[in-house]
Amino acid sequence: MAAPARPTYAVIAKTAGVSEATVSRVLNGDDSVHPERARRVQEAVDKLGYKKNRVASALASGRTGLIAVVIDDDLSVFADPFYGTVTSGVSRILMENGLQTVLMVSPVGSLEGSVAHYLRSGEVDGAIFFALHSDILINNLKKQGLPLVITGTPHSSNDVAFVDTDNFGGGHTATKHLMSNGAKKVAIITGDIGTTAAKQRLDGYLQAYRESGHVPAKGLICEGDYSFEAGRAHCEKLLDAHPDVDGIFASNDLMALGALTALRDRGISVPDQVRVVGFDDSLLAQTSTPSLTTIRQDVVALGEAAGTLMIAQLNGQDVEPVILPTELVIRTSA
Amino acid sequence: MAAPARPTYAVIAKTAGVSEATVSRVLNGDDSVHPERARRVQEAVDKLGYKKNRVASALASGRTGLIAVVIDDDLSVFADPFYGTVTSGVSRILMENGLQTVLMVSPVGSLEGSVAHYLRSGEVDGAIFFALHSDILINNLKKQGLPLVITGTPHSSNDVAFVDTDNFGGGHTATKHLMSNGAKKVAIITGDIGTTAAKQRLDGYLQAYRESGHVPAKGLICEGDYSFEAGRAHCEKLLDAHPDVDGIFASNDLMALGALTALRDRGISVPDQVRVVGFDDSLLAQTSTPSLTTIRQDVVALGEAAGTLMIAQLNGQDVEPVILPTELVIRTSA
DNA sequence: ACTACCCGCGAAACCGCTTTCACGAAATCA
DNA sequence: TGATTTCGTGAAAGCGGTTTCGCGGGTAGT
Repeated sequence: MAAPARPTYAVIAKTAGVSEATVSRVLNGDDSVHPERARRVQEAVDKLGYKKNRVASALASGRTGLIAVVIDDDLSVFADPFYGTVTSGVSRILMENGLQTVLMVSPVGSLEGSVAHYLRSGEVDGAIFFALHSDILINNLKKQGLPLVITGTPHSSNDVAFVDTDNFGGGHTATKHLMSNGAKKVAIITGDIGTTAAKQRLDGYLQAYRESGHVPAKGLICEGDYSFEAGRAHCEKLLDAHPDVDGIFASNDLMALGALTALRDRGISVPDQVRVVGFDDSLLAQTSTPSLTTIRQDVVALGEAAGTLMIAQLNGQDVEPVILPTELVIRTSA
Repeated sequence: MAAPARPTYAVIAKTAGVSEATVSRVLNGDDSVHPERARRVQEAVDKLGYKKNRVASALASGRTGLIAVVIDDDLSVFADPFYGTVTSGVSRILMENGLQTVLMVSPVGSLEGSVAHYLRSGEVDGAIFFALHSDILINNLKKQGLPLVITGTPHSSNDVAFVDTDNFGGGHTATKHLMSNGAKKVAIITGDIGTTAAKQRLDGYLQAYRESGHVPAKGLICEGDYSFEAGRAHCEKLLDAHPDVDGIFASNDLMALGALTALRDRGISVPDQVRVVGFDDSLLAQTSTPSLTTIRQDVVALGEAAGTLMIAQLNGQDVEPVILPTELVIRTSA
């Protein structure tokens, strides 16, 4: 009924009066074919509406045209728009280069998990990792020669290509902004400290403190986990222990919102009594009350950078890590 | 250096002392092989750590093990956590069934776009569509026999499998909740009315009105577009035109938040003077001030249902549309 | 004019798995 | 017991491209 049997090289070759080898050459941009014959092939291709069968092509050439995007976590993290956004950035770049994105959301775990097997099985030409919890698989794949890109700074400093936001700079800017607005006692609520991003933001905070000539008082550094609740709970503890806190840098917007909620519940005015800065510039920051001053990271750009780095590797180019700048977005909370 | 040349059927067959055909049978669960020989094959497979080359398998069998998830829009929509979440639900189900998810975020447009070509090119075993703007490609693919699932109700009622949230029921419940709490004059801010979801939610609202024995006054039905700004702007217009509005049903949480903002700016108390209900139960609803009463839709379940429907189709089963229930989540805004 | 190269092109092997086909042996039937 | 099915199995033909290899003719070198 349907599917009028797609043409193959055989028919292209016949209608163009050349061999299949020549068809292949033309379709793969081998310029050693006589222009006239190339034209004939092209005509046949156009006339028959030929589209290469990627599967057959993949088998013969060993290149599948597929890039895996691996999110090393369970589904819940995908509720965070961050991943969706960066994935879309990756996807766009890859598509523009004729590649497809294979999405895998699963705790990667060991070297023997299904994701690991899949990546090793040659079904993808490369892999881009998000939210990587461990470097062990990375090292293993790297050794197998699979092109790899990581978003976020890897823990160990193996020479894997990666892209990341300037977390240190962001943390630094946020803290300095709070201080330059008059805050004397600035607390930080960090993200999951197991992540390099949280660590780097904290380092930026510490650096700003150092530059101010002061030292953060004991207890001003609260270890959170990026959740709304952590933001609220830590903020309350802070207010109890340090009633004179006048600045809070939360490592993401969600925790900043938690802090805002705690502050409002106590009738503390923001930004008059306490200033708050978040991180991400997510939708939450724009819509919260009061609207949130925050550090913007360009998440789409992050994805695009990852995609670009992958393309470069596939082309055999050497690649350097990419660190994207952040931007202070001043709203009303600080 | 690396890549110690993965074993092929040839070596499995030899070490097991059988033919390649038998190896294939065993590995594909053909039970017509003598148990003893099957065991020998299995042993050889285990011993050599054999993993089937899916590409070769795909070429020979015509089944790629890949399912496309197509988001018919530009990248910006992916910032909406909705898509990420539903995609992760799909992905999980597919993975459990040995299938991979190929993500394509692109305006599908015509029958000649690259997405369309890709889907027709036999590189995927099926396709799941999100946010479908037009049915034309669907009908075309359907005719070609490609298994299809749509999330959201399609415009034309061709017999394509789809999954959707009970938008009508949700709209109905939201409106009734507002009324039963004493609201007399309930407005609705709809989503992009070009989407069936927005239409259905509006229908639910109208039905609730009908049941109340009243008719929504002129101007109570505002056509929004799911954005924060639309929520705010329409709310302001409403307040100008109908100062006695005492209930607002926004077709998503983001617009509800916009409405809350407009209300706060005018010093109107929520829920005392005006009650507000949203839709989605996103993060925004939990963290807003006041927290938002809303209609929860289970987005992960939506994705899982889509995945399940796809699996069923691949197994040759007949499938029925799936409509998932919604749930009223009462917080403080209504 | 004769050998040495180079270049464009087709024949054919190959990628690794699936599936048809046919054959011999065992099982069933008359 | 002879004829007919049934069953397990291997040989081999694909699936649709890619790539190596080598051939014949044209160009260049001497």
